[in-house]
Formats: sequence, structure tokens, C-alpha cells
Amino acid sequence: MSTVPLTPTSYLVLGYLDSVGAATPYELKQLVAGGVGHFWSFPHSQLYSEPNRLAQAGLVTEQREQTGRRRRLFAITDTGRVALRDWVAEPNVDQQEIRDLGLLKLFFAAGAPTAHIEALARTQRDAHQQRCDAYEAMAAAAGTLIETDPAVRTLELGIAIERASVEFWSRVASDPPRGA
Amino acid sequence: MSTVPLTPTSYLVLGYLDSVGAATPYELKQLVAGGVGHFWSFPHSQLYSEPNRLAQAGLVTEQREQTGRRRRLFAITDTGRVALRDWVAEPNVDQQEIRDLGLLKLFFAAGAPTAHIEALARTQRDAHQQRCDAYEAMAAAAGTLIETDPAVRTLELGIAIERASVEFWSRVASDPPRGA
DNA sequence: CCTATCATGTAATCCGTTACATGATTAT
DNA sequence: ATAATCATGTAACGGATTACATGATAGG
Repeated sequence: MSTVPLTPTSYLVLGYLDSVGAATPYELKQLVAGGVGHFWSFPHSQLYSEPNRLAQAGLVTEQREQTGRRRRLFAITDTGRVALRDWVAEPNVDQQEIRDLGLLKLFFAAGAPTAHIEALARTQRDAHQQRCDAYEAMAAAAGTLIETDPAVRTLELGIAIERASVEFWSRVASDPPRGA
Repeated sequence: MSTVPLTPTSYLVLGYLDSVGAATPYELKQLVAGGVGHFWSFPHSQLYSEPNRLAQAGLVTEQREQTGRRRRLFAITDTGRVALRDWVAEPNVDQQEIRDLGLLKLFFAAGAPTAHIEALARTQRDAHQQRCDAYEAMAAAAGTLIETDPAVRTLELGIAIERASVEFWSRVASDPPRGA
């Protein structure tokens, strides 16, 4: 029960364990795939190692099947719940960043032919459009939950950002830099 | 001169070396701070190790001062230039993600008191507003370059996303989930 | 001179990713 | 039955981050 540094992944696991009570890594994987995974994804192997770290810190408990697959079932502890609440309450220090690979490419596209820039812009535009549609469908499916459920509410930002991205890349596609 | 996997950081270094010809790690650090660093930041130590990797792959050359600080000066090679062009030209496979810590907190805020959510939203709103102002100032300073320089053009997306974020967090602040 | 700060760099650590592996279950 | 796919998990590697360290330089 030593103390370990908590990463966003840690809180993600704590957050899900808090909302469902207890889960195996595989169940976590499924939860992530249908939830945060849409805007914060990572390989499933993390969901096998991260709970171990959390167990070391006493934030979750582990219970292992004695038969068959010997699945591990993790549950959040009171300490874990406190850590989660504290994290949500504590003001955000670090700024979020765009970290869009397409944007990085555009940034360094000074030497590229215009046709390549246009192609990049179209690809990005379409990808963001797809994602926008997906978010909108999820929001529609969630209905009025978007007003009361914080998790669902995040869709609103996703949609807004995707729309802005579609508009941006559309403009770049139709009016690329170096256009003269 | 073995082959190494190229990461976004690799191309970032190649991109800058391509635009300035040659630079020391410290010069790269300054370039990044005034450029991509605004939307793709990382510790400066990367700028000391990454060029080494690129040199192994023959994408850059290294020249070391024989006196005083023994600074290292890196220059991009033709091979490096080709790699950079290819990267820009190749279509983007992976989707970009939001990866906003504030958004992650909101996602898991179901158990938090409304006051905490409001505080989170206000903090986020203000941070994004600040960043929005900064981007707009940079765009204004760049003037019409925004139409012709791809690197400057990226500011447009930054501004659009920041504005959308400000609006989103303002709404959450004034009308938080669980508000009933 | 002296010391505070900037410039410049290295070392060690670890999270996250990639790759692999094996037990269940379904379909044909 | 047997191939295919899903479920479940582990091992190993490396890039990114954190922390530390030392040389220049300017200000007082």
C-alpha cells in the first residue's frame, strides 16, 4: 500500500469503478469503449495494469477468482472515492492542447505542393464530419439526459469542436494557403 | 544509420530544421516556444535526444563544436527532407482526440456537488478565454500572413476551438448538469 | 565580486504502446 | 469437429517526462 502518482488513466479507472461499483478489466474495457473511449482512448492493456497500481495505493481492492480464468474483480475503496472527488474538485492547472496530427502537418506544410495541402484538408474535413455525425447520433440517442448527466454533457463540446474543425478544414480545402 | 520509428516529435524537429536549415537543440527549443509549442508542447529535453535518433536514421547530420560548450548543430539531410514531405503528403489515419483534462473531470463528475462542477466550468471557461485572446493577438500580429502561411493558418482552428470551448464551459457554468 | 538567472545538457524513471499468447464460444 | 472470432491476459520496449547538474552572463 505504497503511494503512486495518479495519472488521468488512474482517475478514468477510478471514475468507472465508482459508477459501477466493481468490474473486471474486461468489463472496464467495454465501458470505456462505449464511453470516454470516444474522446480519450488508449489500449486495453492499460486496464489490466492500471488497477494493479491503484491497488498498491489502496485505492481499489482486488478479488481473484480461484477457478477457470481467474478473472480479477476490482472495486473502489473509500480512499479511492476520496481521491476521485478531490481530483474533480481541484482546479485545473495545465492547459489542454489541440494535438491534432493533421494540424501539425499543416503547420509544416510550407514546402508542400498546394495539391497535397488540399488533399490533407479534405481528408481531415471528412474525418471530422464523420465524427461529428457520430456524436450527434449519440446525443440524439441520449435525449434529455444531456441536460442532467455530466458524462453525456461532454458530447456538447465534442460536437462543437467537430463542427468548428469541419468548417476550418473546408475553408482550407477550398482556399488553401499559398493559393496565389 | 539504422532505421528508427518516426514520431510526431520527429517530424516536428525535421519540420523546423527544414525551415531554418540548421539549429542547435537550444535554438529548436526557442523556435518551438514561439511556434508549435502553442498547441503541441513537450519538455525541452526531447529536443536534445530526438535529433540523436534522427541522426541514427540519417535524416539529420550532427556537427559538434570542439571548444567551450561543445554545442551540437543539427542540419536536415535530403533524406530527412523526403521523409518530411512524405509525412505531410500521406493521408492521416488516426483520429484526433480532445483529451481535455477538464472534460475528463466533467465526464466523471456525476458524484460531485453542483458547486464543484460550476467552479470547474468557470476555471475552464477563463483558461480558454485567455488562450483565445492570445491566439487572436497572434493572428492580428501576423496580419495577412494567415492567408498564405500554413503555419499561421493553424491559428484559425485554434481560435475557433477556443471560442467553442468558452461557449461550452460558459453554458455549463450557468446551467450545470444536475441543476434541478 | 558575488549571486541570480539564463543557457545548455544528461540521467533515470515509468507510463503507454506494441506485440504476443492462450482459453472460451460461436458458426458452419 | 474445426475454423474463426471473441474474451482475457502478460511481456517487453521505448519515448516522454521528471529531476538533476553545470557553464555562461548580467546586474548590483
